[in-house]
Amino acid sequence: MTRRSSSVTIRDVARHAAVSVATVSRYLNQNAPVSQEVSERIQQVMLDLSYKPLAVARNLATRRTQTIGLVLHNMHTDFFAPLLRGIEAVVSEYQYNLLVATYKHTSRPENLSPLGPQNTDGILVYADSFNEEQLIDLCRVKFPVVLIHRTSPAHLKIPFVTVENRTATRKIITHLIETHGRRSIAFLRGPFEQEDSRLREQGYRDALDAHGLIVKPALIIDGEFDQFVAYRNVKKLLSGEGQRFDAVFTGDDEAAIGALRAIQEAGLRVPEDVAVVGFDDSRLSPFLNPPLTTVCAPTEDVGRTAARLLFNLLQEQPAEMATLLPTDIIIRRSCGCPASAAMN
Amino acid sequence: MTRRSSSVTIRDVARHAAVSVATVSRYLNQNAPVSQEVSERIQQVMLDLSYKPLAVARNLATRRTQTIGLVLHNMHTDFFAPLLRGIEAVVSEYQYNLLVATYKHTSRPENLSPLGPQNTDGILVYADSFNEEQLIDLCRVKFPVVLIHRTSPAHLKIPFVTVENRTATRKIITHLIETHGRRSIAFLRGPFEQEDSRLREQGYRDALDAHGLIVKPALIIDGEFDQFVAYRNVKKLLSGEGQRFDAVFTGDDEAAIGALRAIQEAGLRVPEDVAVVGFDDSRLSPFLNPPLTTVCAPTEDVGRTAARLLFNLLQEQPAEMATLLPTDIIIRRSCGCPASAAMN
DNA sequence: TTGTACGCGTTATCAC
DNA sequence: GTGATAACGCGTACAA
Repeated sequence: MTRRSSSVTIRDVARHAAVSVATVSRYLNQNAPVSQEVSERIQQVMLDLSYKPLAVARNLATRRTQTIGLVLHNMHTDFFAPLLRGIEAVVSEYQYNLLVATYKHTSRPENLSPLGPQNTDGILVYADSFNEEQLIDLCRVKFPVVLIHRTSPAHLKIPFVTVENRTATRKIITHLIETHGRRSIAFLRGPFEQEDSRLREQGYRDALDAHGLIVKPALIIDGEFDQFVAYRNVKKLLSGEGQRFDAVFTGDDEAAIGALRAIQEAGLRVPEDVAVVGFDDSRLSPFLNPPLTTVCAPTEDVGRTAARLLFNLLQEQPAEMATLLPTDIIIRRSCGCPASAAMN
Repeated sequence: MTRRSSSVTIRDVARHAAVSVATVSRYLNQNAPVSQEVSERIQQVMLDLSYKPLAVARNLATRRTQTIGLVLHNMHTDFFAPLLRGIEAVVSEYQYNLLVATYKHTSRPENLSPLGPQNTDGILVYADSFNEEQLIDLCRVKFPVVLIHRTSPAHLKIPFVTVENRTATRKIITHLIETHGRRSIAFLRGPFEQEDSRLREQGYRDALDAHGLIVKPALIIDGEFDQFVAYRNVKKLLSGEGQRFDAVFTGDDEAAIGALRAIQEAGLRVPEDVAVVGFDDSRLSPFLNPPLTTVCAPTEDVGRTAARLLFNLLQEQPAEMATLLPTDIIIRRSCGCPASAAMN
């Protein structure tokens, strides 16, 4: 390995400043006193040589990367934009780096995670990107992890931050029932692997139960948090026999796009014939036609909170185990309420 | 530095497999023949010890990080979502890591970039996140860079990928003039630092000139690619005297949101009284009211292309200097055309 | 096909 | 306050 790097190293700085490498290092890291005189000399030399410490070398020496990771299972939805924005804000505040990767666990072990102890000091794991086994592995080596939009497996005690799904869903369905007198409410289920989906389904069932309405399996169909899947399945439901419904809870706002279209293409009016409500309050929802009544999830705040928690972990400070961010119902037109002042 | 790490290293593997570190390394990197027998022994030991190579150590040894960076000047717009999606797709294809950071150059030098040779093998620089001086520095050390949504300073010869701005703008303005007979077209200028803004302004001027229309400075106002700025300034323009206009090109789709609102709140109809056209074809534009006629910019493709170029650079393969992705006009309602089949 | 020995740029320990 | 130097974990000439 004779190819000496052309870049200027701490040794060069030390030589030119007529001090030892150790002193330069101390000056750099401010972790031990260095005389005023020497400091100035070093600073000057660093400028002259335009010396830049090589991150990877310090990383090896310190065994820290100054980087945190974010694992997403995909980037297809608009959901991750505010999430990322929140995370990035905190990360840059801490002068850290942010590594972003998509990953979906599979049964095959050779499909190994791009993010982990090899290249980060800690990671943020979104929903079901990692399975329990992977989380166990990380816990075993005491690697800092914060879960986003999922709770921790009970025995692992991994801090997590997610939003209030069940109660909010119960409330918005209750609104449909009590305020608008809807009694046949369809539900577009999200991906079963995602906890959000399951909790929203529970909230849906809660509300129906509480009002003595029967949960009809035929009215629970797959929406997959996806515009096109929702479109197809709502269309199918509409063309079926005896599956009358006067409202639909779309699971999330993406699916609402497809549901609205299917309903309107069938010649039905929203909200008069069929009311529609979603979940997330995505950027699009106020612009849908009619504007979508939905549950506002504070996604950017979720990102910020999760990132802060992770930094607490990194600094071995206490970190809240469970963070459940509150969600609000945003009333617009699609539920049947009159056009409100609360546009956008 | 006596604190021996508890983690298992390549040396442990070598010892247990009764071979040298070099052989283990060769097995790992598949860059030199290793006998079948030894291979199997090593593989078994690695499994037993659940050995994971430390990325940072190989990085130091190879002087490569297996990471590319993306520098954004902010994450406030929805624009970066498809961009990121495109980039991420290519990055994961190459089994690389993606570091994302926001950064806005300032005059103060202490505000140093979070991304560069210290932590990446190459970077993607969006628009004006870096100034020319910073680009010069990177070129000097021959650091691989690809520019996104801006051209290279002439003397630097940095590959870039951006979209066709000027001609597309000229076309969409021409559509307003020729098809819809508009003759007083306002323009919401984007941030001056962004090349996209300036080129779109030129396209606007081109179209007016070509039709013998006078460019009225009073009709060129700031939109800043921002919904709220656009709203305020269009409102102001509408309340002014003698600044009649029958159309507005909003610079981008974000600004269109604000412009539409300002116009409609003033009691004017879009497109009958004032036609509105934008640029980007963001996720929102088909959902605006009326659906927005705009220029479709292939943002995800921009991301993919830029990433591929960067990987070409990394592999010292030839890379196209200039990539100008084509843009298409998407006709919807807001220009005055009848509702077309081309919804969404 | 395998092993030896050193280099990568930095931090951290210890002695002074 | 400062210097000398051993780690850090891995890659890779070179020799065998």
